Amino acid sequence: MTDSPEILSRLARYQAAAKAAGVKLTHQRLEIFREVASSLEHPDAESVFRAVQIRLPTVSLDTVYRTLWLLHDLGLVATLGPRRGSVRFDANLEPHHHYVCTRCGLARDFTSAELDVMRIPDAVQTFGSIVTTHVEVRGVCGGCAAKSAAAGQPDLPPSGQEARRET
Amino acid sequence: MTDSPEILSRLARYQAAAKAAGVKLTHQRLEIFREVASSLEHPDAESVFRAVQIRLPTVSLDTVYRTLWLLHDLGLVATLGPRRGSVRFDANLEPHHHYVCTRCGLARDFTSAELDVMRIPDAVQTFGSIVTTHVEVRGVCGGCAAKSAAAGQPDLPPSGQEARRET
DNA sequence: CTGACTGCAAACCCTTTGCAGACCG
DNA sequence: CGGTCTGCAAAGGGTTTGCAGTCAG
Repeated sequence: MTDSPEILSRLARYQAAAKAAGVKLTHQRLEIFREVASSLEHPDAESVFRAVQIRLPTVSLDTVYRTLWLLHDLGLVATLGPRRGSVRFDANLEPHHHYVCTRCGLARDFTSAELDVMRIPDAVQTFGSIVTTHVEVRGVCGGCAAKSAAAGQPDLPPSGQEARRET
Repeated sequence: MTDSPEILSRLARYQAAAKAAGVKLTHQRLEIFREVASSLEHPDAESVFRAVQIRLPTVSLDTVYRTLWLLHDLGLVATLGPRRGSVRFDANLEPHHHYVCTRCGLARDFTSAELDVMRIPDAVQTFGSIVTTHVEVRGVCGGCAAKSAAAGQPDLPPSGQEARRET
């Protein structure tokens, strides 16, 4: 997962923007940029941290947070999820949609010309301005399904008061 | 924001399901049920807590959390957002879509027959099973727009390293 | 060289859990 | 009355911040 035209162009964009904004290109930032630019998943800070740690063992989680928000402030990545708690960062700024696993949180992009042009009811504009629109598909990913099959019972609505925690 | 046919029917459903599951209908639970059933927003635990506190000043935030997850475990509410951190609960189980304000987090439902039947690319199934599909529209709500107008500069990509935190 | 940046550690949420007393059924 | 449920308080996990030393430019 090192290079590809798209990833390289993202990386170049990050560096150019950082330079333009007058922020320093430290080793830590360069590695974090690379990691974010090359990730297909939408990693949270912890994931980026673990990945960067391999090449830069002394990097700290704080720096990863600071750098991710730096990219966000520069408009180079978008965020998924709610405003607080475990935010995930999305390096893909093109129109696209998301598949999310409700078990493990895996998130993948997909595109669809048909969905890109969907019409939003006029009534929505009474809520406020519309900036972005995307489809979110939820389900259980292949990996989790395999684990369920391996383990005991597989799925669905509980009735007692156990087994929660999987949004 | 007290009664309406739909809200009353939800409330009745919650009570019936709770009774069927053999859980006790305490004052706290009844108030929390009512609050969740009647909210148009998709409240997080804190919001439900504040609302319930008005009628039941001694209620604790823990109980709100426990009761919300109880409703979730009974299949009576869905959750929005990622699996950890500030989860929001959605009392509307019908197919619908969401408008979310990126400033304040306001979330509103909307429906659209057209969007309900959108076709998801086959490729998505390679990620895993598909359980739900909905559209998420993001923007800035009327209230926040008004505040911005009242204050100084209104919107968009920052360039320094300030002004973050608004996913 | 010098200001910006990093790592460390402590501070801060929000959420969950353990426990003893209170209440529903 | 008995088991469930609540409120309290403390623990837990993720994120942010203050500070002094370090490094890019």
